[in-house]
Amino acid sequence: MKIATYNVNSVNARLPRVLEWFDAAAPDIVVLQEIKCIDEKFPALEFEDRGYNVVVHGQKAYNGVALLSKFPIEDVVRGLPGDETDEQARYIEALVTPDDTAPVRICGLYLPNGNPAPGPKYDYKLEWMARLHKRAAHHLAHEEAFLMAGDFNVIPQEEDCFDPALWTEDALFRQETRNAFRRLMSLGLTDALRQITPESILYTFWDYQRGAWEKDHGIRIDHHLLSPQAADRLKAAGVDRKTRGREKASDHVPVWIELE
DNA sequence: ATGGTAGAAGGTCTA
Repeated sequence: MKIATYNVNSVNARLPRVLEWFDAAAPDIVVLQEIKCIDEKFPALEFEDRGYNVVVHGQKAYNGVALLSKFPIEDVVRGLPGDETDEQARYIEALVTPDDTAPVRICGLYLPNGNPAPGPKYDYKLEWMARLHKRAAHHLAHEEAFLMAGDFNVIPQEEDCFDPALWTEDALFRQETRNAFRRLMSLGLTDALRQITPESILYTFWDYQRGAWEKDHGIRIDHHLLSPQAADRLKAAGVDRKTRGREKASDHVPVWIELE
């Protein structure tokens, strides 16, 4: 079973690129971020035609997430629990039951960027991470296979960016951010890509500006964090780097895992 | 110090 996360940076602007990747990669389950549209404008038919069930948590102009699955979807949660006043569409969760293996709970997320830091946007990021921590602890207590996948907007370690010195004050890398991420991992989650390729430098995002792609000035901020029950089933993980070089590419590339 | 790019929007804001 292949599960992927892909920040598409507008699903409608990116639709040909996204469908091309779906057809080539043939994922079973995908979480999308930054769809940048309301539910009604999500191109669900194009995915349903390819055999996917579609659930969307959209928003006008900004953010927006979706979950696509070849297998049945139940228990859908839209929005990260814990703050009824949070109106940003950054989280979608559901239980997916494959034909021939045990169910997996999929949490698709678009964690706030948080810049400029410090400031109110950074406070929101840390508050969101605290809520995500609670959600992870909640699911871990049930000892089920689950995973959190998405654009975390967190560079976990120095080797996950081309020049750590340039990022020390950035909301994606500053110490308080990395500490919160490390606390989340310490609950017992496994960074799937790091587990499979411990020595590799694998970026998932390259800025549109300053020729970042051409210079390979990337960062690794899109992750799959697995519960112990999911980590036991981890067979492979990778980054579809080549998609970044296409015309009209997203600034992120797909990151995928395979579970047995 | 600035601006460089991209998308949704048709204001600037977000990244």
